[in-house]
Amino acid sequence: MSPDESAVQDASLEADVFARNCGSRDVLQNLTSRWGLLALLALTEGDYRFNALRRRVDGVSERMLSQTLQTLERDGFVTRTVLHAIPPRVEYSLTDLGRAVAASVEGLIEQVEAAVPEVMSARQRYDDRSARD
Amino acid sequence: MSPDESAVQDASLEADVFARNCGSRDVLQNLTSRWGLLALLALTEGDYRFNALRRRVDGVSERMLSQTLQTLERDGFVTRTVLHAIPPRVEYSLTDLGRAVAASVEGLIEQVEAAVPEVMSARQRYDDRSARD
DNA sequence: CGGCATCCCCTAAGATACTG
DNA sequence: CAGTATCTTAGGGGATGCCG
Repeated sequence: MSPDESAVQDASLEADVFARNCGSRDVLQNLTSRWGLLALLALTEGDYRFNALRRRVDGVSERMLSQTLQTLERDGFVTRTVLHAIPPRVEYSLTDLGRAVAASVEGLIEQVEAAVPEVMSARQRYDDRSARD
Repeated sequence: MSPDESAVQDASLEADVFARNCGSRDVLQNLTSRWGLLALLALTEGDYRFNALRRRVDGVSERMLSQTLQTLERDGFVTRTVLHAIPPRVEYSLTDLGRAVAASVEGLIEQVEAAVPEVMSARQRYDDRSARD
């Protein structure tokens, strides 16, 4: 990479997600998009073929899964391997970078799942209070 | 909480984000929304007043910050404290639940920030390869 | 200062149909 | 099987203006 390209940001600053123009914002958005998180999490369980992944990530449409995987591949989190055969077979797997990030994602999601009951009761309290006003 | 309410999901299953109708999906979406992540992260640094938070989260509009904070409050991640004074003063802070989740978020974001250069070069490779076809 | 209400635009995302 | 192409709609999100 040429020095010119990396000069887009001040070299003295590490990537700062709070800054409007920091590239980390896009990366984070792609990653934490509705289906991005789930696709990444699913792939921590092992490689998946397109339709198997589609079944695993319940509710995702063909179009959105395709698009999500393309983005994840472009950002270097996922590898797409085409096996030329009939019927065609395409395998998706995590890159090393993907695995690293997926570990964090997994932790976050587990915590959120555990917190669901608490969140639900918090919502109820909030809505009850709002209804009184 | 009454047993009836928790029966919405099969009691033998823990919250499963892969299931289409699992409540964890909403919670996760609110949390990982564009501004939700950043607001939560900012509040790990300490309490913030509305406009201070708005300055910290560079680029967020009044409307979206307000909306985001309401959702976070409703879900029990954030506490909103109104101090009746002139000028009015409203403080936002994390709940215990919020602090716990924010820790995971922080880890994820740090990892993403560190990965930005690698992602950028991955994108370049991907785009170059696409351009050749 | 800390919002909510309104208007409006754009893209995220679903449904459907078709291709290699 | 593994996708693209096309169409359509819901809602995310910005700009502006008003209020306690």
